[in-house]
Amino acid sequence: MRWDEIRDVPCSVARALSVVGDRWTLLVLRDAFLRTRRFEDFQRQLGVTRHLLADRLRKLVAEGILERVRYQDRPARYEYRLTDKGRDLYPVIVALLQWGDRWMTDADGPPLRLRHKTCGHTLAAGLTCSSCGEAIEPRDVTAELAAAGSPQRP
Amino acid sequence: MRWDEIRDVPCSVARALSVVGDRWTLLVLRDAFLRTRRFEDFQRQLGVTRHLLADRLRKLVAEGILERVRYQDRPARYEYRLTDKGRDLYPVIVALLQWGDRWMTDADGPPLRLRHKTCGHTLAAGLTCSSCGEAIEPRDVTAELAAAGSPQRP
DNA sequence: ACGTATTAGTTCCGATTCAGAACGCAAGCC
DNA sequence: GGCTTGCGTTCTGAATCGGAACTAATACGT
Repeated sequence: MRWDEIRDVPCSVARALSVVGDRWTLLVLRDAFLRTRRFEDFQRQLGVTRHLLADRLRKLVAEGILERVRYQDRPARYEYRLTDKGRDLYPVIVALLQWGDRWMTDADGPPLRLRHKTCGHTLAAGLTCSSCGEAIEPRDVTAELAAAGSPQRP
Repeated sequence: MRWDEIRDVPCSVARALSVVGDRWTLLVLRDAFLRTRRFEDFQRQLGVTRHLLADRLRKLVAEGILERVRYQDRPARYEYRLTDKGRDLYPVIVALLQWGDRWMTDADGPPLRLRHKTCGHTLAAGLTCSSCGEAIEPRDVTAELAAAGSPQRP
């Protein structure tokens, strides 16, 4: 199966990954959440080749995750801002951040802390069920088909 | 920057992606969370080439995310099971699933629902602050360096 | 007028990775 | 013996990537 076919797999995870499952794309979004907006800044901070960065930004704009906004004329210059669809990826980034903090840090510990302004604490995000408020464990979850039809997976 | 250097970037997101930021790896893990354990089953369900699947499973085992367990002798056969480190990736998969459900579904709606056994409701996971219990929004979070040293990012 | 800087890309080429299909091997079953 | 199951490996052409140089529009300094 080629990667451009993955989008048509009836699975929300696969479809999400068809857009953000690229090596660099999630790093671009990480920087976007840290308020990076401009081509040069993305390029410097990420160390990605300009070629690939241009391509990924184009695709993210085409998907409606970033929008290209003109911020000056003469010469025309554009910056890239998260859309609502893009901002909704925050839980993905935070989940990766916390997993990396826990399992991939070297002796120095996590290099950056997120602080929750609302309560002032260092952020430790948990996955909770919005119905009952309890923490979610894999073993407490069952998967079921929402509708009849061709075999489908999550 | 080559991808094998990304691991040394002082950023938990980058380090996490150095392990799971591959096109197929997160799909392998999705199936692992759905109790898939064997090579043939992964291959059939994912549609990935056997070559690549063997490579990804090897890497996930090397990273301690899956473990290779002998389940029969003569001939020796092994299956792949999530370790604690692997199970800890559940929030990443769930975050991708929910984003895909919301933004990438076609007319049929999400193909699969997760049910929270504990409360019986269809699972809608939220990102909550484990200190104050409130839902976390990007704008309520600030990033700060945990320690002095070379320039670091989340 | 001329050279330098800024910002946002594009072009080119050799190296790496990937998809698809075939092949290997160990054992069980008929 | 020949077919099947399970788990990989090997091979080849195609696609993608990394690194560096190049283009373009405009401002700015002298």
